[in-house]
Order: sequence, then structure tokens, then C-alpha cells
Amino acid sequence: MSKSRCSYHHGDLRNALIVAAAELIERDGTLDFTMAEAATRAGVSAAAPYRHFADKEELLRGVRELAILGLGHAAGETVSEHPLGSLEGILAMGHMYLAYARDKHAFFSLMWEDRGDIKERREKVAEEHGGFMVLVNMVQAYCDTHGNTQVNSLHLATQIWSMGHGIATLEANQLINLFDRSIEPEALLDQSVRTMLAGVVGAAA
Amino acid sequence: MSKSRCSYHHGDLRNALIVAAAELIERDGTLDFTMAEAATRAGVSAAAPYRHFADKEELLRGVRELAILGLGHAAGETVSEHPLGSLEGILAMGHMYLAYARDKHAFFSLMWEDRGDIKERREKVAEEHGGFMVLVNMVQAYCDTHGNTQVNSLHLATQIWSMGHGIATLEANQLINLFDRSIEPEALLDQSVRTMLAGVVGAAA
DNA sequence: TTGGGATGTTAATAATATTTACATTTAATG
DNA sequence: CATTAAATGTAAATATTATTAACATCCCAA
Repeated sequence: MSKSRCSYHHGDLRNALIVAAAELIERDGTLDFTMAEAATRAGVSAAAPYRHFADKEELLRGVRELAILGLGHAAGETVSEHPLGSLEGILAMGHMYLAYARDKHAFFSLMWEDRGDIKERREKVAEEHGGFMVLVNMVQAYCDTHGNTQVNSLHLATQIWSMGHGIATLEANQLINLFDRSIEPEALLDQSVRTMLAGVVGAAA
Repeated sequence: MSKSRCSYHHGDLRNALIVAAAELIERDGTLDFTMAEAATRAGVSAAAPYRHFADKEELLRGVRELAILGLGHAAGETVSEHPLGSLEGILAMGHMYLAYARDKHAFFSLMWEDRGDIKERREKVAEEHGGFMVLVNMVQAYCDTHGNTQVNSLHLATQIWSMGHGIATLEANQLINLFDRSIEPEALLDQSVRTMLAGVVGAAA
């Protein structure tokens, strides 16, 4: 566990490789970095990664955890910047999601995309359920504040999540404004969210 | 252009390869078939494909066109089965979209996913804009029928599309019911669509 | 201190994509 | 009709990566 001064053993190669891979993904905007380059960047030989990851997919799954944590963290930041139960908070959450999808597209895809490990990914995402639960709480608080205590906030949050997810993925692939150049993703999402909330608690201006 | 009886020249190899690739994608549920296998399946040598496609990506783009046409066709089918301006028609459209994403997941991803050819894909999708325009018309008709002729149907259709797209992609990756096992994608979408329409034209039962 | 397990190394191996050099066919042209 | 260039195939390289094998070094527990 301790940091090694000798050059032979790295000390924390597993994490170093995840970081190296993440940097390459960030740099190229793709997931097709080579194992060799990740290894080199981490300062080891091309075969060393296989002491820590069965294959490239497993390394990618390691990076995915990072991505999930990143989004969860951003969600935490966002919620802390707005009053609980406020519409702005929910909208800000959506903007954060769109920004993440746009700015970290490769990580965003990696996070949700199936990579032959649906089971594991479900668990991983569920485990780090922070991000979604933050939204659930905001929705719950919003409904309480606005006089509807009968709402299934899990359900409503899922609706809002899927709206944001749809806009985010379409926009990340530059398709959201394909037929109507004037569409602004943020505005579109804001409006959708308002309508959805209004449908549940009444006027949501 | 004519069919060759001689075994040397295939006659329609380009399309045969696209079909072969599509079959392999269908069979494996992945995009990682090998060029060699596609070639063999089309009855030619491993190098032959390169006479028609610069690389594998280009072949995949060929398959994508097929996928786009398939969805557009399904959209046409769906609209013809429901009265214009009806809510059912719009909901059926959503169900069709979810079914496509579920049953033809690999094609669904291929269709929207960026493959380093954003420009070209935009054009391709826009060209075969049939599917989306069908939805726009349905939405327009619905609003007209329900007394709101001021709606920007392009905008509203985009909102509905993105809702469906979000649910479809989350569900295809088995994430839509991650936090709430009771969620049914179709029901969730139906409800979202109803709420959205109600927000524009009034009660949408 | 010492022996085994963990972790690195370099040198294969393997799977594919892609290119090259050559063969056959088609189709246009004289 | 004969000829030839372009198109389309083939088989045999190459190139790129992932991955494994065989061996080296280091850390730790007995």
C-alpha cells in the first residue's frame, strides 16, 4: 500500500491506469485508446495492465466508476446551490446534466452504454445512486412545497430524468436541433420540466 | 448492373455486404462482427469489401441507412393505423419507438450514435426525415383537433421525441426501472406524453 | 531469512483490419 | 469484333492491438 521508491513496483497502478485511460478518453473524445498507451502514460510496460484488469473492457469499467462518481458529485454541488423545493434547483439539475453530456460526452456514453455487463453496471449505478436520489428529493420537496403530497416522486423523477436524458443524448449527437435550428436544449428541457411539474401540482411558473 | 452468372463477379456486392453485416449484427446484438465474416457470408473473399467500402466504419454507415429506413417505415405503418389527430396515434408512435429500441437495440444505437461522421449522419437522418415529420404532423393534427392552433408543432414534437428517446435509451440499457422496479416504460411514456399535451391544449384524457 | 505471491518486464501469439500485387470480367471504343 | 481500361475479385502480405507466456523483481508473512 505504501508508496514505493523503487522503480519496479508502481504502488498504485490500478488507479493510475484508470486515470491514464480517462485522460486519453478526454483527450481524444473516444474510447479507443490503446492499452499500450495507457500503460506508457502510467509509466509501465504494455503487459502490466493485465495484472490489474482482465481486459480492456474491465479497465473501461473502472473508468466508468469515475464517471459515475463525477456526475454524482456534480449533482451534489448543484443541489447545494439552490433552495430545496425550488423549481430553479430542478432546472439547474437538468442544465448540469446537459452540460455533463456535452462536455464529457465520452464519459457520459460510457456511463450508460451497455458493455456486456448489464448486471454489473446496474449494480454500479444503483450503488452510486446519489445523483438520482438527489433529484428524487428535490422533486419530492417541490411537490410538498407546492401542495401535492400524493405524488410518487420516484416516478416523477424518473420522468424528468428520462426527459433530460433524451435531450442530452440527442444533443450530444447533434440531433436535437436537426429539424428546428432554433431549438436550445436548455430551454427545451426547462419547458418540458415545467410542463411536467405543472401537470402534477398545478401552475408551475 | 445486371446479375452475373459467372462466379467471379458478385453483381451487387455492396448491398449484399450491408445485408450480411446487418444479419451478423442482428445475430450477435453487437457491432463487432468481422469484415472477414461479413465477406464470407456475402460469398466473397476477405479483401473484397474494400472495393466498396473504405473501411469498416463505412460499411457500418451503410447498415445505418438501412436502420433509418426501417424506423421510418415503421413510423409510416403506425400512423396509418390510427386516426389523424388522435391521442392513440401519438402514443402508438411512442410504443413503436420503444419496441424498436428494445428489439433492434444494436440498430437503434448505430442509428444515433456518433461514429466520427456527425456531419454525414445529420444529413442522412435529415434526408430520411420521414419518421420525425410523421410525428410532427400527428402532433399538429392533435393540437388543431383540440382547439389550439397556435402551437409550434415542431417544437412540441421534439419534446415528445426526446421523452421517448430518453425512455428508450434508458430502457434499452435496463436503467429505466433501476430505482423503481414497478415502472413500465410504455406506461411511463404514455403518461409523460399525456401530461405534455395537456399542458398545451388543456385536459388530455 | 526465506519462500511464495504480487506485480513488472520483454518477447511471443492471435485476431483483425487493411494493403499489395496480381487475376478476371465487364464494358466502352476503335 | 478485337482491344483495352476500369471495375471488381483473389490470395498473400502488413500493421495494429489485445492478450498471453516465460521470466524477473520485490514485498511480506512465517
